[in-house]
Amino acid sequence: MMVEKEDLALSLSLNFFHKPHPLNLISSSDRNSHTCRNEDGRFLRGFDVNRLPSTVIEHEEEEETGVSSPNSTVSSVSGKRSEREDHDVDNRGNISDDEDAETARKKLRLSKNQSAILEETFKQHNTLNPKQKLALAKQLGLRPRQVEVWFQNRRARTKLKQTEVDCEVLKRCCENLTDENRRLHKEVQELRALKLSPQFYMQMTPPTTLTMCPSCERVGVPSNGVDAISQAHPRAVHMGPWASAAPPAHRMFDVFRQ
DNA sequence: TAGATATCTTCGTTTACTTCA
DNA sequence: CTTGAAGTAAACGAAGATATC
Repeated sequence: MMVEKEDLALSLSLNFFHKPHPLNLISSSDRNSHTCRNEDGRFLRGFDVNRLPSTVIEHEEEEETGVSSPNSTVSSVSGKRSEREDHDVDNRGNISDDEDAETARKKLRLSKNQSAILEETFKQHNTLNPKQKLALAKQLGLRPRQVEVWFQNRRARTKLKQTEVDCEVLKRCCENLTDENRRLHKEVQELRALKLSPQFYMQMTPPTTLTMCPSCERVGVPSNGVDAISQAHPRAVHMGPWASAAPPAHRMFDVFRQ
């Protein structure tokens, strides 16, 4: 659904100039203008990672002309980082000749091609180092900040999706355990009913020797003569074959109480 | 070594935009 | 055709972690 929508993303030629936000006169982007990290995470001086490379001037919108949204000729306005580095530069890296006085935040819609490339890159690595970010931004004709934000949102979407999957798995697991618990509970009731039938009881030979620990009320089945409960609990007492092997019902369902 | 600075990330939220009834 | 609700994606801001100077 989301992917389909992304595939339908329209090509836009948006302007990215704007006025500085009054509340963000000193922005994090100002820091970006002075330093950035190299691949090793070390800082490089005198390079603005959010300043679109001057080489990103050529247009590439021809691929999607004709599908632009009627609302697409808007400008990106707000944002700490973008307030400076985006000045007079649109999302294709073109110098804008239109000084928009609007202060409202406007959003662009990434083109189909841009989304596809971003997705492809995300498949390879879901985080980008500064060098990769710059290269990708240059390739797409976007600001590095846009690429960065896209990856942040993409990681968030991935995580959300994974959470939903995990939730579904746990839900199914819970349902299975509930069914199993119900089945065992029923089996215990049937066994207890048999215990109350003396004739049947006397004819039966114990299928096994059960050991119950008085402290934890667990029943263990011995193997090779020594069962685990006897070892762990010296006070464990041997029970008759029809002793209650299952914990009390109220305990059995404790697991599922929330 | 401690503090300042810069950048990254995640998380939660806001907002522009799209879709659909 | 218009409109409003709901959904989605781009963008923002805060906070924490980390690295460098």
